[in-house]
Amino acid sequence: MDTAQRILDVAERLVQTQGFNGFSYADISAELGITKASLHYHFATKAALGSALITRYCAEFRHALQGIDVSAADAREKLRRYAGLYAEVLRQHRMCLCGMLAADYTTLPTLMRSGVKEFFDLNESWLAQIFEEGRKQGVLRFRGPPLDSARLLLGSLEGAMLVARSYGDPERFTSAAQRLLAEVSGSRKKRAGRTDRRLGG
Amino acid sequence: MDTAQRILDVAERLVQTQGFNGFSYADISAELGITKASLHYHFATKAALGSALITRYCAEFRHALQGIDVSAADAREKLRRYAGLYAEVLRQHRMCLCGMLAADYTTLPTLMRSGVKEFFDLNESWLAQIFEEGRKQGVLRFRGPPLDSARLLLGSLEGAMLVARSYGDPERFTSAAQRLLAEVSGSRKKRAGRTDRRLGG
DNA sequence: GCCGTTCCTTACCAACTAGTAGATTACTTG
DNA sequence: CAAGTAATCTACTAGTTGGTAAGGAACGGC
Repeated sequence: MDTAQRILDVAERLVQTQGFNGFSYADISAELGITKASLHYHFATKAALGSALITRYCAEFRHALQGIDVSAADAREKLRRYAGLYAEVLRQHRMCLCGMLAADYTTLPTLMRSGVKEFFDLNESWLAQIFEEGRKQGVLRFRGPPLDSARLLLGSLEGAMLVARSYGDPERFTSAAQRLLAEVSGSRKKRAGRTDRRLGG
Repeated sequence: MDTAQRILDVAERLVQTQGFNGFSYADISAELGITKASLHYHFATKAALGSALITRYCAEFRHALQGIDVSAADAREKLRRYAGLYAEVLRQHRMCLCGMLAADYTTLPTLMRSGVKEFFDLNESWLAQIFEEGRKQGVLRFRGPPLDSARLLLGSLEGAMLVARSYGDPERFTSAAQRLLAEVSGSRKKRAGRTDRRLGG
């Protein structure tokens, strides 16, 4: 049931693995065993499907961030959990939906373009808030405005994902993410066995 | 003259701006004013064209890295110049060729896949060498193996590019790159007016 | 029993995709 | 000048792309 959601599920995976120009309605049609025309009933155009994909992804992410907000102990833990969200996506051999769409950006319809930026804005402002909170509480130490750190972290995680996925090696991501979190949050303590530490997701 | 090179020039820009699945032989044909059949004379398949693109890009990058090696004063300056290479690409509203292909990775023919990894390997090993050199000379301070820092920097620069390009805002990249270089190279001095500092490219 | 809605179907379409066959031009070299 | 070769052309192919038109089940409510 709920064909629309199943279409979105398949389309989401296809975008995250092959990019917006790397799949067709025929691919979804074949996988779900329904006709292309039926897809067009639920999502009139590929642009509409793409926009719906972004909207849903943003909502899910917003929800996940709220979950972290209420359950994580402090700012440092929140950042760790945030990186964990990315690690989880990568574990499914996927790229972040909007990171992928950022690559396809110039070929996207306008509505999708603003959707991608909305996702980044959402992430940046949430991260900036965490950085500010962490600085106030004295658990994070970093230079410059919180928004700068937020942007650095967002971009770096997206990039680490992108490269790690090419090697099919999630450890490449987690290793970079841990180091990044340490650098960007000003932790100066040395610790042994850093490859064993989990990001928690 | 030299049609093959002109084809590569146009194709390179198209891949860097629209991705490997975001352009067709017809696009190149229209732009150069030659027929599609003529393109196939020079590059029999799109896969062959893509592979040639990567080979040339790797060679150019290798050359640029050698240029940095012989002309930059110390390891810190080399890293700054390295980030400058990326800034220059972004200034042309392009994504790194192989960063873009990393997004399209699962849809690429095998030869292109290994080409992309070769590019990353090339960058990682060069960077690792610089980190090692900088640590020996006492100009860089960082935790863990040089290769880890190399991978972190490479991934982070690719990601910063990816996001900055969506906003059409190169300053987003340079700002992140500067901060990243400071973090990853262990510079602890505070400095005013950091947004004015150039990356030099 | 009929009406409207929801969902899906068959059967199309024009435009575009990468790629091919074969003729033609133009340049070079013996 | 003849022969080869390099580079281009016209004309075409089979398959795919996103998208449409028209209709038919299945469902509920009245």
